[in-house]
Amino acid sequence: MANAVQSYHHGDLRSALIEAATARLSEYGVDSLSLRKLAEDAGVSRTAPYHHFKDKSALLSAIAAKGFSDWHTAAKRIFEQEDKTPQARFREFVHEYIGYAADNPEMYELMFGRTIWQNQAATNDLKDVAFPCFQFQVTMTRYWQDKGLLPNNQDALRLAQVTWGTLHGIARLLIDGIYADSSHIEEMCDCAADLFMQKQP
Amino acid sequence: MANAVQSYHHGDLRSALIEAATARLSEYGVDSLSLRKLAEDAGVSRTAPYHHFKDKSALLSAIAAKGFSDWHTAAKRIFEQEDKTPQARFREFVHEYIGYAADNPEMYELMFGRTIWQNQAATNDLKDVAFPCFQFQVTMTRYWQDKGLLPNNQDALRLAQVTWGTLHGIARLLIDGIYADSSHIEEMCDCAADLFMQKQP
DNA sequence: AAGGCTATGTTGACAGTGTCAAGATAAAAC
DNA sequence: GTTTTATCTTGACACTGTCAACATAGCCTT
Repeated sequence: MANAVQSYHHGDLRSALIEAATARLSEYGVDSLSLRKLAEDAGVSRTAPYHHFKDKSALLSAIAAKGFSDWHTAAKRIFEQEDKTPQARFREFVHEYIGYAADNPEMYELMFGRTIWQNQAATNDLKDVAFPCFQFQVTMTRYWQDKGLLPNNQDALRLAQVTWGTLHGIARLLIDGIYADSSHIEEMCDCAADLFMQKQP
Repeated sequence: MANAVQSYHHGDLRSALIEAATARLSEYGVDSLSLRKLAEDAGVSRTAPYHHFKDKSALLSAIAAKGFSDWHTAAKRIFEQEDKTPQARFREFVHEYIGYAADNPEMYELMFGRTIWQNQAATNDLKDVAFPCFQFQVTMTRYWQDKGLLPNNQDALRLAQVTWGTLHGIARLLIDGIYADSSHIEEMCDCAADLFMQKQP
Protein backbone atom coordinates (compact mmCIF):
# COMPACT_ATOMS: atom_id res chain seq x y z
CA MET A 1 0.00 0.00 0.00
CA ALA A 2 2.71 2.47 -0.82
CA ASN A 3 1.15 5.82 -1.48
CA ALA A 4 1.99 8.19 -4.28
CA VAL A 5 4.21 10.55 -2.34
CA GLN A 6 7.65 9.01 -2.03
CA SER A 7 9.22 10.67 0.94
CA TYR A 8 12.59 9.84 2.39
CA HIS A 9 11.09 8.50 5.56
CA HIS A 10 8.53 5.82 5.12
CA GLY A 11 6.35 6.67 8.08
CA ASP A 12 5.40 3.23 9.30
CA LEU A 13 7.89 0.84 7.85
CA ARG A 14 7.63 -1.63 10.68
CA SER A 15 3.95 -2.27 10.04
CA ALA A 16 4.47 -2.26 6.29
CA LEU A 17 7.14 -4.93 6.59
CA ILE A 18 5.02 -7.15 8.77
CA GLU A 19 2.10 -6.68 6.41
CA ALA A 20 4.17 -7.52 3.35
CA ALA A 21 5.70 -10.51 5.12
CA THR A 22 2.32 -11.86 6.17
CA ALA A 23 1.04 -11.59 2.64
CA ARG A 24 4.09 -13.24 1.15
CA LEU A 25 4.08 -15.88 3.83
CA SER A 26 0.69 -17.33 3.06
CA GLU A 27 1.28 -17.23 -0.66
CA TYR A 28 4.87 -18.35 -1.12
CA GLY A 29 5.82 -19.95 2.17
CA VAL A 30 8.20 -19.18 4.95
CA ASP A 31 11.24 -20.41 3.05
CA SER A 32 10.87 -17.86 0.30
CA LEU A 33 10.69 -14.94 2.70
CA SER A 34 13.67 -12.70 2.17
CA LEU A 35 14.36 -9.39 3.80
CA ARG A 36 15.37 -7.90 0.48
CA LYS A 37 12.11 -8.79 -1.20
CA LEU A 38 10.14 -7.50 1.74
CA ALA A 39 12.05 -4.25 1.62
CA GLU A 40 11.27 -3.97 -2.04
CA ASP A 41 7.60 -4.68 -1.36
CA ALA A 42 7.62 -1.81 1.08
CA GLY A 43 9.37 0.42 -1.45
CA VAL A 44 12.48 0.79 0.61
CA SER A 45 16.12 -0.17 0.34
CA ARG A 46 17.67 -3.49 1.35
CA THR A 47 18.95 -2.54 4.74
CA ALA A 48 16.18 -0.30 5.94
CA PRO A 49 14.49 -3.16 7.82
CA TYR A 50 17.48 -3.35 10.13
CA HIS A 51 16.38 -0.14 11.80
CA HIS A 52 13.22 -1.88 12.93
CA PHE A 53 14.29 -5.46 13.46
CA LYS A 54 17.54 -6.78 14.84
CA ASP A 55 17.70 -9.40 12.13
CA LYS A 56 15.53 -11.58 9.95
CA SER A 57 14.62 -13.84 12.83
CA ALA A 58 13.28 -10.89 14.80
CA LEU A 59 10.99 -9.94 11.95
CA LEU A 60 9.69 -13.48 11.66
CA SER A 61 9.20 -13.61 15.41
CA ALA A 62 7.04 -10.53 15.24
CA ILE A 63 4.79 -12.17 12.69
CA ALA A 64 4.61 -15.37 14.68
CA ALA A 65 3.72 -13.39 17.77
CA LYS A 66 0.70 -12.07 15.94
CA GLY A 67 -0.22 -15.64 15.05
CA PHE A 68 -0.02 -16.76 18.65
CA SER A 69 -2.08 -13.84 19.77
CA ASP A 70 -4.76 -14.62 17.20
CA TRP A 71 -4.83 -18.27 18.09
CA HIS A 72 -5.03 -17.52 21.79
CA THR A 73 -8.10 -15.40 21.11
CA ALA A 74 -9.68 -18.13 19.01
CA ALA A 75 -8.98 -20.74 21.66
CA LYS A 76 -10.57 -18.62 24.36
CA ARG A 77 -13.65 -18.09 22.22
CA ILE A 78 -14.07 -21.81 21.74
CA PHE A 79 -13.40 -22.67 25.36
CA GLU A 80 -15.76 -20.10 26.79
CA GLN A 81 -18.89 -21.08 24.91
CA GLU A 82 -21.20 -21.50 27.87
CA ASP A 83 -24.01 -22.94 25.79
CA LYS A 84 -22.08 -26.02 24.76
CA THR A 85 -21.09 -29.05 26.80
CA PRO A 86 -17.44 -29.47 27.75
CA GLN A 87 -17.35 -32.51 25.48
CA ALA A 88 -18.59 -30.51 22.52
CA ARG A 89 -16.11 -27.73 23.23
CA PHE A 90 -13.23 -30.14 23.55
CA ARG A 91 -14.11 -31.78 20.28
CA GLU A 92 -14.50 -28.41 18.62
CA PHE A 93 -11.17 -27.33 20.00
CA VAL A 94 -9.44 -30.31 18.43
CA HIS A 95 -11.07 -29.70 15.07
CA GLU A 96 -10.36 -25.99 15.17
CA TYR A 97 -6.73 -26.49 16.08
CA ILE A 98 -6.05 -28.88 13.25
CA GLY A 99 -8.24 -26.81 10.98
CA TYR A 100 -6.26 -23.67 11.71
CA ALA A 101 -3.04 -25.48 10.96
CA ALA A 102 -4.38 -26.97 7.75
CA ASP A 103 -5.81 -23.66 6.58
CA ASN A 104 -2.71 -21.63 7.43
CA PRO A 105 0.10 -24.09 6.95
CA GLU A 106 2.82 -21.53 6.40
CA MET A 107 1.82 -19.46 9.39
CA TYR A 108 1.67 -22.60 11.48
CA GLU A 109 5.06 -23.66 10.21
CA LEU A 110 6.45 -20.29 11.17
CA MET A 111 4.87 -20.28 14.62
CA PHE A 112 6.01 -23.75 15.55
CA GLY A 113 8.95 -24.29 13.27
CA ARG A 114 12.55 -24.26 14.32
CA THR A 115 13.16 -21.15 12.26
CA ILE A 116 12.34 -18.93 15.18
CA TRP A 117 12.75 -21.32 18.10
CA GLN A 118 16.08 -22.97 17.51
CA ASN A 119 19.17 -22.01 19.46
CA GLN A 120 17.15 -20.04 21.96
CA ALA A 121 16.66 -17.56 19.15
CA ALA A 122 13.14 -16.79 20.30
CA THR A 123 12.64 -13.12 21.07
CA ASN A 124 11.34 -12.14 24.45
CA ASP A 125 8.42 -10.49 22.70
CA LEU A 126 7.62 -13.83 21.14
CA LYS A 127 7.89 -15.73 24.39
CA ASP A 128 5.67 -13.19 26.09
CA VAL A 129 2.88 -14.02 23.69
CA ALA A 130 3.51 -17.71 23.18
CA PHE A 131 3.86 -18.71 26.79
CA PRO A 132 0.41 -17.54 27.93
CA CYS A 133 -0.91 -19.38 24.91
CA PHE A 134 0.49 -22.60 26.31
CA GLN A 135 -0.56 -21.71 29.82
CA PHE A 136 -4.08 -21.54 28.54
CA GLN A 137 -3.74 -25.07 27.23
CA VAL A 138 -2.85 -26.15 30.75
CA THR A 139 -5.84 -24.27 32.14
CA MET A 140 -8.17 -25.94 29.69
CA THR A 141 -6.63 -29.33 30.41
CA ARG A 142 -7.20 -28.90 34.11
CA TYR A 143 -10.80 -27.92 33.47
CA TRP A 144 -11.40 -30.94 31.29
CA GLN A 145 -9.84 -33.13 33.93
CA ASP A 146 -12.19 -31.68 36.52
CA LYS A 147 -15.12 -32.38 34.25
CA GLY A 148 -14.00 -36.00 33.97
CA LEU A 149 -13.25 -35.70 30.27
CA LEU A 150 -9.55 -36.33 30.57
CA PRO A 151 -7.84 -38.76 32.95
CA ASN A 152 -7.61 -37.28 36.42
CA ASN A 153 -4.63 -39.29 37.53
CA GLN A 154 -2.19 -37.29 35.43
CA ASP A 155 -0.37 -34.09 36.16
CA ALA A 156 -2.14 -31.32 34.27
CA LEU A 157 1.08 -29.92 32.86
CA ARG A 158 2.25 -33.26 31.49
CA LEU A 159 -1.18 -34.01 30.11
CA ALA A 160 -1.32 -30.62 28.46
CA GLN A 161 2.05 -31.24 26.89
CA VAL A 162 0.87 -34.60 25.60
CA THR A 163 -2.46 -33.38 24.27
CA TRP A 164 -0.89 -30.38 22.63
CA GLY A 165 1.83 -32.62 21.38
CA THR A 166 -0.74 -34.82 19.73
CA LEU A 167 -2.43 -31.94 17.98
CA HIS A 168 0.92 -30.49 17.04
CA GLY A 169 2.13 -33.80 15.67
CA ILE A 170 -0.97 -34.41 13.61
CA ALA A 171 -0.81 -30.87 12.32
CA ARG A 172 2.78 -31.28 11.24
CA LEU A 173 2.25 -34.63 9.61
CA LEU A 174 -0.58 -33.06 7.66
CA ILE A 175 1.25 -29.90 6.73
CA ASP A 176 4.40 -31.65 5.68
CA GLY A 177 2.32 -34.23 3.86
CA ILE A 178 4.31 -37.01 5.42
CA TYR A 179 1.95 -39.81 6.22
CA ALA A 180 -1.40 -38.20 6.32
CA ASP A 181 -3.30 -36.44 3.63
CA SER A 182 -5.83 -33.73 4.15
CA SER A 183 -8.81 -35.75 2.97
CA HIS A 184 -9.02 -37.49 6.33
CA ILE A 185 -8.63 -34.53 8.62
CA GLU A 186 -12.00 -34.82 10.29
CA GLU A 187 -11.61 -38.53 10.92
CA MET A 188 -8.20 -38.02 12.46
CA CYS A 189 -9.52 -35.28 14.71
CA ASP A 190 -12.37 -37.46 15.89
CA CYS A 191 -10.02 -40.35 16.46
CA ALA A 192 -7.76 -38.17 18.59
CA ALA A 193 -10.67 -36.72 20.53
CA ASP A 194 -12.08 -40.20 21.14
CA LEU A 195 -8.71 -41.40 22.31
CA PHE A 196 -8.44 -38.65 24.89
CA MET A 197 -12.01 -39.02 26.08
CA GLN A 198 -12.06 -42.78 26.39
CA LYS A 199 -14.30 -42.58 29.40
CA GLN A 200 -17.12 -40.99 27.39
CA PRO A 201 -17.89 -43.23 24.44
CA MET B 1 38.83 -39.55 5.41
CA ALA B 2 40.54 -38.43 2.23
CA ASN B 3 43.49 -40.63 1.56
CA ALA B 4 46.92 -39.46 0.55
CA VAL B 5 46.70 -40.18 -3.14
CA GLN B 6 44.78 -37.38 -4.78
CA SER B 7 43.51 -38.78 -8.03
CA TYR B 8 41.25 -37.00 -10.44
CA HIS B 9 38.42 -39.40 -9.78
CA HIS B 10 37.44 -39.77 -6.19
CA GLY B 11 36.44 -43.38 -6.29
CA ASP B 12 33.43 -43.37 -4.01
CA LEU B 13 32.31 -39.80 -3.74
CA ARG B 14 28.69 -40.66 -3.13
CA SER B 15 29.49 -42.51 0.08
CA ALA B 16 32.02 -39.92 1.11
CA LEU B 17 29.46 -37.16 0.74
CA ILE B 18 26.86 -39.00 2.77
CA GLU B 19 29.43 -39.75 5.41
CA ALA B 20 30.60 -36.17 5.61
CA ALA B 21 27.03 -34.94 5.69
CA THR B 22 26.06 -37.30 8.49
CA ALA B 23 29.03 -36.18 10.55
CA ARG B 24 28.32 -32.52 9.95
CA LEU B 25 24.63 -33.02 10.56
CA SER B 26 24.90 -34.25 14.12
CA GLU B 27 27.48 -31.67 15.01
CA TYR B 28 26.32 -28.48 13.36
CA GLY B 29 22.71 -29.14 12.43
CA VAL B 30 20.78 -29.49 9.25
CA ASP B 31 20.67 -25.77 8.57
CA SER B 32 24.41 -25.45 8.30
CA LEU B 33 24.71 -28.23 5.76
CA SER B 34 25.98 -26.80 2.51
CA LEU B 35 26.93 -28.69 -0.60
CA ARG B 36 30.07 -26.65 -0.96
CA LYS B 37 31.33 -27.48 2.50
CA LEU B 38 30.53 -31.14 2.00
CA ALA B 39 32.41 -31.12 -1.28
CA GLU B 40 35.36 -29.56 0.49
CA ASP B 41 35.16 -32.17 3.25
CA ALA B 42 35.36 -34.82 0.57
CA GLY B 43 38.29 -33.06 -1.06
CA VAL B 44 36.46 -32.33 -4.25
CA SER B 45 35.24 -29.25 -6.10
CA ARG B 46 31.94 -27.44 -5.55
CA THR B 47 29.92 -28.99 -8.29
CA ALA B 48 31.18 -32.54 -8.14
CA PRO B 49 28.25 -33.64 -5.94
CA TYR B 50 25.87 -32.92 -8.80
CA HIS B 51 27.11 -36.01 -10.58
CA HIS B 52 25.79 -38.12 -7.74
CA PHE B 53 22.75 -36.22 -6.54
CA LYS B 54 20.21 -34.30 -8.55
CA ASP B 55 20.32 -31.45 -6.04
CA LYS B 56 20.85 -30.69 -2.39
CA SER B 57 17.48 -32.10 -1.46
CA ALA B 58 18.36 -35.43 -3.03
CA LEU B 59 21.49 -35.69 -0.92
CA LEU B 60 19.56 -34.90 2.24
CA SER B 61 16.93 -37.43 1.26
CA ALA B 62 19.58 -40.10 0.98
CA ILE B 63 20.74 -39.40 4.53
CA ALA B 64 17.19 -39.37 5.84
CA ALA B 65 16.54 -42.68 4.12
CA LYS B 66 19.34 -44.19 6.15
CA GLY B 67 17.73 -42.76 9.26
CA PHE B 68 14.37 -44.33 8.45
CA SER B 69 15.97 -47.63 7.72
CA ASP B 70 17.81 -47.58 11.06
CA TRP B 71 14.71 -46.61 12.97
CA HIS B 72 12.64 -49.30 11.27
CA THR B 73 15.18 -51.86 12.42
CA ALA B 74 15.13 -50.52 15.95
CA ALA B 75 11.35 -50.53 16.05
CA LYS B 76 11.20 -54.11 14.87
CA ARG B 77 13.69 -55.16 17.52
CA ILE B 78 11.59 -53.59 20.24
CA PHE B 79 8.33 -54.92 18.93
CA GLU B 80 9.51 -58.48 18.50
CA GLN B 81 10.82 -59.07 22.01
CA GLU B 82 8.90 -62.22 22.79
CA ASP B 83 9.98 -62.28 26.41
CA LYS B 84 8.22 -59.05 27.29
CA THR B 85 4.53 -58.32 27.65
CA PRO B 86 2.82 -56.24 24.97
CA GLN B 87 2.36 -53.51 27.57
CA ALA B 88 6.05 -53.44 28.37
CA ARG B 89 6.94 -53.36 24.68
CA PHE B 90 4.50 -50.57 23.98
CA ARG B 91 5.87 -48.51 26.81
CA GLU B 92 9.41 -49.21 25.70
CA PHE B 93 8.50 -48.23 22.16
CA VAL B 94 7.25 -44.85 23.33
CA HIS B 95 10.37 -44.20 25.36
CA GLU B 96 12.66 -45.35 22.59
CA TYR B 97 10.95 -43.21 20.00
CA ILE B 98 11.20 -40.05 22.02
CA GLY B 99 14.65 -41.05 23.16
CA TYR B 100 15.86 -41.48 19.61
CA ALA B 101 14.51 -38.07 18.71
CA ALA B 102 16.05 -36.44 21.76
CA ASP B 103 19.41 -38.10 21.21
CA ASN B 104 19.56 -37.37 17.49
CA PRO B 105 17.68 -34.12 17.16
CA GLU B 106 19.25 -33.03 13.92
CA MET B 107 18.73 -36.37 12.25
CA TYR B 108 15.15 -36.41 13.45
CA GLU B 109 14.65 -32.90 12.19
CA LEU B 110 15.98 -33.95 8.82
CA MET B 111 13.87 -37.10 8.63
CA PHE B 112 10.62 -35.42 9.55
CA GLY B 113 11.27 -31.82 8.67
CA ARG B 114 9.83 -30.00 5.73
CA THR B 115 13.28 -29.68 4.19
CA ILE B 116 12.87 -32.93 2.34
CA TRP B 117 9.09 -33.39 2.40
CA GLN B 118 7.73 -30.06 1.28
CA ASN B 119 6.35 -29.53 -2.20
CA GLN B 120 6.30 -33.24 -2.89
CA ALA B 121 10.09 -32.95 -3.01
CA ALA B 122 10.52 -36.36 -1.43
CA THR B 123 12.56 -38.70 -3.57
CA ASN B 124 11.09 -42.03 -4.51
CA ASP B 125 14.06 -43.65 -2.79
CA LEU B 126 13.06 -41.86 0.37
CA LYS B 127 9.42 -42.83 0.11
CA ASP B 128 10.39 -46.42 -0.49
CA VAL B 129 12.09 -46.54 2.89
CA ALA B 130 9.82 -44.24 4.84
CA PHE B 131 6.52 -45.73 3.83
CA PRO B 132 7.20 -49.25 5.14
CA CYS B 133 8.34 -47.56 8.31
CA PHE B 134 4.90 -46.11 8.74
CA GLN B 135 3.22 -49.31 7.62
CA PHE B 136 4.96 -51.00 10.48
CA GLN B 137 3.43 -48.48 12.85
CA VAL B 138 0.02 -49.55 11.56
CA THR B 139 0.91 -53.20 12.00
CA MET B 140 1.99 -52.60 15.58
CA THR B 141 -1.12 -50.55 16.26
CA ARG B 142 -3.35 -53.34 15.01
CA TYR B 143 -1.50 -55.82 17.21
CA TRP B 144 -1.89 -53.62 20.26
CA GLN B 145 -5.54 -53.23 19.48
CA ASP B 146 -5.92 -57.01 19.31
CA LYS B 147 -4.19 -57.34 22.65
CA GLY B 148 -6.68 -54.89 24.12
CA LEU B 149 -4.04 -52.26 24.81
CA LEU B 150 -5.41 -49.66 22.47
CA PRO B 151 -9.07 -48.90 21.80
CA ASN B 152 -10.57 -51.45 19.47
CA ASN B 153 -13.33 -49.25 18.14
CA GLN B 154 -10.96 -47.19 16.01
CA ASP B 155 -9.68 -47.73 12.53
CA ALA B 156 -6.10 -48.97 12.84
CA LEU B 157 -4.80 -46.54 10.25
CA ARG B 158 -6.34 -43.52 11.95
CA LEU B 159 -5.18 -44.69 15.34
CA ALA B 160 -1.69 -45.24 14.02
CA GLN B 161 -1.68 -41.73 12.60
CA VAL B 162 -2.80 -40.33 15.93
CA THR B 163 -0.37 -42.32 18.05
CA TRP B 164 2.52 -41.53 15.75
CA GLY B 165 1.29 -37.98 15.65
CA THR B 166 1.51 -37.83 19.42
CA LEU B 167 5.05 -39.13 19.53
CA HIS B 168 6.01 -36.91 16.65
CA GLY B 169 4.50 -33.87 18.30
CA ILE B 170 6.17 -34.47 21.62
CA ALA B 171 9.46 -35.09 19.86
CA ARG B 172 9.21 -31.83 17.98
CA LEU B 173 8.20 -29.79 20.99
CA LEU B 174 11.21 -31.21 22.76
CA ILE B 175 13.65 -30.75 19.92
CA ASP B 176 12.56 -27.24 19.14
CA GLY B 177 12.50 -26.47 22.84
CA ILE B 178 9.11 -24.89 22.53
CA TYR B 179 7.13 -25.79 25.57
CA ALA B 180 8.85 -28.79 26.93
CA ASP B 181 12.33 -29.23 28.23
CA SER B 182 14.30 -32.40 28.19
CA SER B 183 14.36 -32.84 31.96
CA HIS B 184 10.84 -34.27 31.88
CA ILE B 185 11.14 -36.64 28.96
CA GLU B 186 10.45 -39.80 30.89
CA GLU B 187 7.42 -38.34 32.62
CA MET B 188 5.99 -37.17 29.33
CA CYS B 189 6.51 -40.56 27.78
CA ASP B 190 4.78 -42.29 30.64
CA CYS B 191 1.95 -39.82 30.51
CA ALA B 192 1.46 -40.48 26.81
CA ALA B 193 1.66 -44.23 27.27
CA ASP B 194 -0.85 -44.08 30.10
CA LEU B 195 -3.17 -41.99 28.01
CA PHE B 196 -3.19 -44.51 25.20
CA MET B 197 -3.55 -47.50 27.49
CA GLN B 198 -6.31 -46.13 29.65
CA LYS B 199 -7.86 -49.55 29.97
CA GLN B 200 -4.81 -50.93 31.79
CA PRO B 201 -4.13 -48.75 34.81
C1' DA C 1 14.40 30.63 14.85
C1' DA C 2 19.07 28.11 14.96
C1' DG C 3 21.53 24.39 15.84
C1' DG C 4 22.34 19.79 17.09
C1' DC C 5 20.58 15.05 18.23
C1' DT C 6 18.55 11.01 16.79
C1' DA C 7 15.64 8.05 14.15
C1' DT C 8 15.44 6.48 9.87
C1' DG C 9 16.85 5.50 5.11
C1' DT C 10 20.65 4.99 1.48
C1' DT C 11 24.53 2.85 -1.25
C1' DG C 12 28.62 -0.12 -1.20
C1' DA C 13 30.63 -4.21 0.07
C1' DC C 14 31.49 -9.01 1.65
C1' DA C 15 31.04 -13.73 2.37
C1' DG C 16 28.11 -17.03 1.76
C1' DT C 17 24.61 -20.13 -0.90
C1' DG C 18 22.60 -23.53 -4.86
C1' DT C 19 23.01 -24.40 -9.46
C1' DC C 20 23.94 -24.19 -14.57
C1' DA C 21 27.23 -24.35 -18.71
C1' DA C 22 31.33 -25.62 -20.86
C1' DG C 23 35.52 -27.86 -20.85
C1' DA C 24 39.12 -31.51 -18.85
C1' DT C 25 40.31 -36.12 -17.51
C1' DA C 26 40.34 -40.92 -16.91
C1' DA C 27 38.13 -45.20 -16.89
C1' DA C 28 35.31 -48.48 -19.41
C1' DA C 29 33.47 -50.36 -23.72
C1' DC C 30 34.05 -51.54 -28.15
C1' DG D 1 43.43 -48.28 -30.07
C1' DT D 2 39.70 -45.52 -30.48
C1' DT D 3 35.41 -43.93 -28.83
C1' DT D 4 32.07 -43.45 -25.54
C1' DT D 5 30.75 -42.41 -20.89
C1' DA D 6 31.22 -41.23 -16.07
C1' DT D 7 33.23 -38.17 -13.35
C1' DC D 8 35.45 -33.94 -11.94
C1' DT D 9 36.96 -28.98 -12.85
C1' DT D 10 36.65 -23.86 -13.32
C1' DG D 11 33.74 -19.91 -14.44
C1' DA D 12 29.68 -17.64 -13.84
C1' DC D 13 25.11 -16.01 -12.14
C1' DA D 14 21.56 -14.68 -9.16
C1' DC D 15 20.38 -14.71 -4.77
C1' DT D 16 20.83 -14.33 0.36
C1' DG D 17 21.76 -11.85 5.32
C1' DT D 18 24.34 -8.46 7.27
C1' DC D 19 27.88 -4.86 8.34
C1' DA D 20 30.01 -0.08 7.66
C1' DA D 21 29.74 4.43 6.23
C1' DC D 22 27.11 8.14 4.75
C1' DA D 23 22.53 11.04 3.85
C1' DT D 24 18.26 12.99 5.19
C1' DA D 25 14.77 14.90 7.86
C1' DG D 26 12.02 15.37 11.81
C1' DC D 27 12.31 16.61 16.85
C1' DC D 28 14.26 18.93 20.98
C1' DT D 29 16.59 22.20 23.19
C1' DT D 30 18.32 26.61 23.68
